[in-house]
Amino acid sequence: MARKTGSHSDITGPRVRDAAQRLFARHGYAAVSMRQIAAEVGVQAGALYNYTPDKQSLLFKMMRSHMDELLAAWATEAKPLAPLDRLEHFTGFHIRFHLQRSNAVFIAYMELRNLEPANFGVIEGLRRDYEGVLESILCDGQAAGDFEVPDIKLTTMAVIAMLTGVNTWYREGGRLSRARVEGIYWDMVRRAVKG
Amino acid sequence: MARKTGSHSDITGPRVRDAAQRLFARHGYAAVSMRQIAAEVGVQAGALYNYTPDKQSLLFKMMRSHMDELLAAWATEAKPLAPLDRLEHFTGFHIRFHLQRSNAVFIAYMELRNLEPANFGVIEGLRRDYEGVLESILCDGQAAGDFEVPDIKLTTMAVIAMLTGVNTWYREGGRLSRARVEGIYWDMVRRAVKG
DNA sequence: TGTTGAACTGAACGGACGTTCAGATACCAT
DNA sequence: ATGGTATCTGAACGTCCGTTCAGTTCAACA
Repeated sequence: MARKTGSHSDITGPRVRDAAQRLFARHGYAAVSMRQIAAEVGVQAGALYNYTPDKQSLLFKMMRSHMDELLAAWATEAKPLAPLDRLEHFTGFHIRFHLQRSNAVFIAYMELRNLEPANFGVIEGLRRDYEGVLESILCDGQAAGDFEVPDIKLTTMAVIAMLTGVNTWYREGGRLSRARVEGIYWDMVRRAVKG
Repeated sequence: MARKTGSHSDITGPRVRDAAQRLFARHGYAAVSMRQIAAEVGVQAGALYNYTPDKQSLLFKMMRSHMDELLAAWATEAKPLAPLDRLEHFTGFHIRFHLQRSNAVFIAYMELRNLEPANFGVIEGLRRDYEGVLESILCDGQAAGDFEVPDIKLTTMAVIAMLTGVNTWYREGGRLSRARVEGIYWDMVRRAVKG
C-alpha cells in the first residue's frame, strides 16, 4: 500500500515529467499514451500514478510551471530605466529563455486546446501577464516619445509572435550564433517601434 | 455495393472535409475521432469511408490543398516591379489570405507532426516554396539597395512568423478593421527591412 | 414498374486507451 | 533478522478507437 496518499499532486517526479515533456513536444499530448510515457521512463504504466493523479494534470503542471518560471525569471532580471533599453533587454531575455526550453515552449503554444476549461483559464491568464510585460514597456516608451507605434496591443502581439518564432527554425550549432540572432532580432524590433 | 471504387481518393466530399476541418482546428487531429466527424456531418462513421480511404489522408488532403491554394493564389496576384512595392503587396496578401482561412492555417501549422513521414515531406516542401516567395523579394530588394537586412533567411522567417501571428488574436468585428491591421503590419515590416 | 447503383446503417473486428489495484519487490530504521 | 513503507508489476476494468462490410434505403432511369 502506497500511492503516496495525495502528495503526488505537489511535485511530479522529474523523470516522469521530463519524459512526458519530450513525448508531448514530439508527438502531441493527445497522441501520446501513458504507456509510452511509462516506457520512456522505464516502468509500467501503473507506476506513473504514483507521480500524477492523471494524464491531464501532467500536462497542466508542465505548462503552469513553465509559465511560472517565465514570469519569475523576468521578475529577477535587471530593469533598465529607459524604455528603449528595457525593450532591448526584454528582446534578448525572451529569445534566450525560449531557446533554452524549446520543448516547454512548444507545448505551451500547441497544447492549450487540450487543457480542461479551468486549467486553460489559468494558463491563459499567465500568458496575458507576460504579454503585459511587453505591453507596458511599449506604453511607457510611447508616453516618453521614444517609440512611435500606431497600436500598442497589436505591436505587442506582433513582436511576441516574431520573437517566439525563433523556436521554429533555430538549431544549436547552425549558421548563426545565438548572440547574433539576438542582435538581428533586436535590430528589427528597434526599427519596428521607432519612427 | 458501392464504396465508390477508389474515386474517393480524388475529391474528398466537401461536407466531410469541412466538418473535419472545423473539428481538427478546434480539438486537434489526434483528439478527434471519425465518429465525431461523422456526427458533425450527420451520418454514421462508416459512411465517411465513401469519401476518404482513411483518417490520415483526410488531414493530408486538407493541408495539401491549402498549400496548393496559397501558392496558386499568390501566382495569380499582380507583381509590382519595385521590391518595396512587392513586399507591401506580399504583406497584405498574406494577411488577407490567412485571415480568410483561419481554420486551414491553424491546422497547417499545428498538425505537421501528425503527418506520416512521406506526407510531411510534401507539405514541408510546399511551405518552403512559399517562404521562397518572400525570400526572393527580400533578396531582390537587398540587391537593389532598397532594403538593409542583416540576414535574409532570418528576416524571412521573422516576417512570416509576425504576419501569421495575426491569426492568433484577430477577430472579425473587433477593435481594428482588417484594412487597418494590414496597414499597421506593413508599417512594421517596412521599418524592419529599411535602414 | 422493375432495376440499378450510390449512399448510408448498424453491428462487428481487434486493438489501444486511461485508470485501478492486489500483490510482489526493494530499501530503510530498528 | 524484522517490520514498515515507498515503489513497481502485471493483470484487469470498461470504453473508445479506426476500419470493414453485409445489408437496407431510395432516387433516377429503363
